[in-house]
Amino acid sequence: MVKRRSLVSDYCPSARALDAIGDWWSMLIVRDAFDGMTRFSEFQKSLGIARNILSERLRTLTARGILEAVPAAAGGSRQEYRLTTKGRDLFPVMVALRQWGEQHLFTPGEKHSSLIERDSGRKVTLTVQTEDGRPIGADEAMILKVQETG
Amino acid sequence: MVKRRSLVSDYCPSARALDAIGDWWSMLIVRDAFDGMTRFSEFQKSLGIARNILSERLRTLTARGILEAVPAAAGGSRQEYRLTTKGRDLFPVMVALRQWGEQHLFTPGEKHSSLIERDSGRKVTLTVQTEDGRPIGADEAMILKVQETG
DNA sequence: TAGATAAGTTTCATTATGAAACTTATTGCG
DNA sequence: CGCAATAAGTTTCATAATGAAACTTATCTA
Repeated sequence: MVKRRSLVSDYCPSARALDAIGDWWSMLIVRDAFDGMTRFSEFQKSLGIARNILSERLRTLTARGILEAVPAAAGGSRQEYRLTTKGRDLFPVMVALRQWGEQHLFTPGEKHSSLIERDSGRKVTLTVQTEDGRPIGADEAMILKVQETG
Repeated sequence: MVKRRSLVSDYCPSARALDAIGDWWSMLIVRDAFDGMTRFSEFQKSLGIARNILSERLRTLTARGILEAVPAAAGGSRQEYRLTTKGRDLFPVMVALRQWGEQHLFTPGEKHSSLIERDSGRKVTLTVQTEDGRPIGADEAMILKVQETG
């Protein structure tokens, strides 16, 4: 397959993000981590992923600072995998994926999990807006530019 | 490899979303589509993707209703690939990925592209909030539940 | 009309993936 | 404690996905 091209040097933040996350499985691992899972076997059972692949993905996610491995018990060799701050900052990505999935991938009336605020029970949504807080129609009003970090 | 497990029947909208998008390349194709690209060769040059893979991905994205193929010229056989409404609804996902990338994958001062509102030039951001519009700390306040469509 | 692009498809070598078996650590529990 | 059951990986091997390049047609363009 000749080593997949890396996009770490791409000027586009989305491309780098996709590259950093790595793949399909990794994002599902992150989802489960948001769901409170920390152990190898939990991820394995939840995802049905092959052990060798899970092992490799956990290693990569850890190397990239999205997860961190902490010893499960003092002195023990078993690990718990926890989201780092960088990993937790993927939350909006998860919410965005979820929202799109709810909109387009379920038939009316079909059951699905929901994301709610713990205290109020209110549904969590996600809004694209300008810096000054004005919600913005995703479609029309944007363009992309290359520029200095701003 | 024994057919990758499909998640179309998963109760979790994020899992279905990841499954529907398919992979890394597909999301980059969608990104380029947001950037105005429509032609096979444009995607190919922009992404450096192998032609056979691009061909397959465009077919899949089209089959899943994220892109639609429209004849480039009346009577001609060349296609233009355009985002459908379903595809354009992936915008928040793109913005979320971009925002995370900007936050965590660039060194200070490093150049990157930015997403701005066309009219005002203001940066576009993305907020996680409850239905009533109250911004919410991504980390603390959420849980997941399975329930009837609501 | 000829040459140059565009848009794919085919072929073939290589890599990634998945399943299952195999290893060591850890944990429970009597 | 001691032994069976789990947990957490690693190894091996067959198979599927990927990438590069060559090969086809269709479509532009000068």
